[in-house]
Amino acid sequence: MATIEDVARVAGVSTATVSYVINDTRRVSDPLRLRVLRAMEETNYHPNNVARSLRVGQTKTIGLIIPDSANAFFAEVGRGLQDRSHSRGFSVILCNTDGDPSRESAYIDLLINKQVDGLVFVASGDNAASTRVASTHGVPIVVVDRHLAGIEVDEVVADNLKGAIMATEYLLKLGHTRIGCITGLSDVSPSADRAKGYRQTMKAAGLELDETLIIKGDFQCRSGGFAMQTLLALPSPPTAVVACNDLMAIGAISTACAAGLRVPQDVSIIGFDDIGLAAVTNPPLTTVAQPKYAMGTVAADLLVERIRNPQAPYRRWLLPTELVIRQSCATPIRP
Amino acid sequence: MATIEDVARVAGVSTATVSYVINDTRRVSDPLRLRVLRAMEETNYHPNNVARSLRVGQTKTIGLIIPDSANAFFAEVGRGLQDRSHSRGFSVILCNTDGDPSRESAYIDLLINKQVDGLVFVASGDNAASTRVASTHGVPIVVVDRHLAGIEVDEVVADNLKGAIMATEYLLKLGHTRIGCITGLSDVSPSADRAKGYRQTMKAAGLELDETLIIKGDFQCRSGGFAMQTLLALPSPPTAVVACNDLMAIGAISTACAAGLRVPQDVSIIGFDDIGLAAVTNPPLTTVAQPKYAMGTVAADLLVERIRNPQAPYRRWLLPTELVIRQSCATPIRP
DNA sequence: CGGCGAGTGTTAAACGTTTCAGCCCTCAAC
DNA sequence: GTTGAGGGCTGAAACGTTTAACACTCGCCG
Repeated sequence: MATIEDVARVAGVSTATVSYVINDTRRVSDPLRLRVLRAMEETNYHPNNVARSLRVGQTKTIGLIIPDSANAFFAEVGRGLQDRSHSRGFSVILCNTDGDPSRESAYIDLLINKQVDGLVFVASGDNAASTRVASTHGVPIVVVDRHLAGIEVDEVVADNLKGAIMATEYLLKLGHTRIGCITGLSDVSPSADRAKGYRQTMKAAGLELDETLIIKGDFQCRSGGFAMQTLLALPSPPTAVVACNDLMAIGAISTACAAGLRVPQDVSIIGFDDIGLAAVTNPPLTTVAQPKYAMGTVAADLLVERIRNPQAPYRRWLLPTELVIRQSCATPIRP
Repeated sequence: MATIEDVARVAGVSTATVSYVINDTRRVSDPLRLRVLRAMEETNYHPNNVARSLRVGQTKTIGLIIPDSANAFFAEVGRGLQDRSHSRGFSVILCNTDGDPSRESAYIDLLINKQVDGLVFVASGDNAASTRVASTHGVPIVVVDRHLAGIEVDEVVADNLKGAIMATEYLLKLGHTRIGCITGLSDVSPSADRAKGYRQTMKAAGLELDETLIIKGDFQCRSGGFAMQTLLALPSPPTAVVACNDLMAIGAISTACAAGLRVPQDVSIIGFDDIGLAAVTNPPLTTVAQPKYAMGTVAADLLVERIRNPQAPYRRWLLPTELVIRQSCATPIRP
């Protein structure tokens, strides 16, 4: 590969001049600039960004650490992040952790060694996550989707509490009173917030909280099915259930149908996330949408702002959630 | 950030020695090695990989260029690629093109400037794609999912032809004779191969090919719905349809249900890909599975082999597809 | 006792950029 | 004719590593 020196030789100038025309960082007279450009063509010159990075101390690269890029939710966030990062001049290195804390810190180390300019991190929920975030030795980091306690950092999260409240209120308004809830693992904040929203709304409606109606899932499709089985086996099963994410909602619908129930006639099910396929499940899923793509773009913006200005005050973005009504919820037949 | 020089100073040795213990690339006596390790601790040393890369001419990074990382299929491929690459010591930079040729070449240039050691590329189907692949100036590249004509390169593709044959034969075996097909854009090879498999099998079964039963889609969910509308509006609609991917199959099911038909009783629909949610649609989707994750891991393997040995003969991996029978296909009521 | 090889350490060049400091012009002003 | 200013270009240091080449110390053998 041709180097800047080859270009300089061909053009009959110094490497400094070549650099100046490449980066447009100082006036160069027109005849010379032309000769340089021609020489670049001729030698098929591609600037070596790693040499550049070494010199200027910036790689124009950020790291994305997420549990699973194949998960519809994270995939969408990642897409938003990549798009916006690119338009801001940054590339992104993708790292999957499956929520494993040891892989999280391994990737953090790796990325720091690679001299990324910043990190966006969807942390697993364990209580040491905060300390991992703090271990970046000054590399800017923004935390997405999950709130981490006890640490000052840029954050972008969806308004999960409000979302769960909207979902529950919607079911109440339809006339349901016996409403179940399939939660996620309690140590990640979105999951906890959604469960909280459900509880809070039920209480506010003057309904006593039946703990047997609250089943713990793990955000995977399958667990929604199991939870639904448990709920249906109850002496007095719920007429509606709020699932804390779409995958579990879909699993729940699947199980309900297999049990011979009709959704929404016999049981209403509402999800959370609004993943792409929620619109085309059968029945189409009523759910509360998270601004997944926007979470990615906002994270990118937040991160490059911080890279530009490391001492700016920390910011926390709370993005709105939205109820999207489709066909998986209806008025109960026997209220 | 501490440099190797800081470590050397603290340990009272030369930077060479520090480098040797870090990389374990030459014997160093135990007492010295210990002093060095201690000094690394003390200074909280993180090796600077961009300096290293500049020196050794390797970044241990590969680029992934795909249409859309949020698409379930590509997301899974990407996941496989990232996992395997990481275990082979490589990081991956993610680039989304939405199938836009100009973005494809822009990303290729960017990644080359970043000195990636290799590229994996899911090309858009346009006929200049091959020349883009050839424009990497010697950077190893492996092409995934889509066959590119007129160019020698490592490839990993699924056996789409065989898959489509299996799908069509399955419907024939169930007793269908009037079978429709929703294809994708014809200029990408998987799409073309699937349509070919369908045609070929119908002909082999001695059925005349009714071109009105073949509708062109675009692999998006919505287009499956439109195609289904067209098919249902036919004077003599098909009793079964093979959709060339799952998204279109799901769209088709959705439309069929909306039209009051029951799947599979009134119309059978088979998909292609076996994306994650195919198992939990209503009804669960019968489809032919592609080894998506494996395509990613194989691509990673192929690429690092080529990086190791640039003059090895080119290889083409044809990964098997597999019929997975669920509940969206059945024997026709009126054959 | 001279010399040789093995073992362990250091010196310094090289990787390809960017950018500071300085040099050489030219030209205007006096 | 001298001076000063400023425009345009170059030389070379620096970024943080790796690694070839060399230096020193032993122990051993002829």
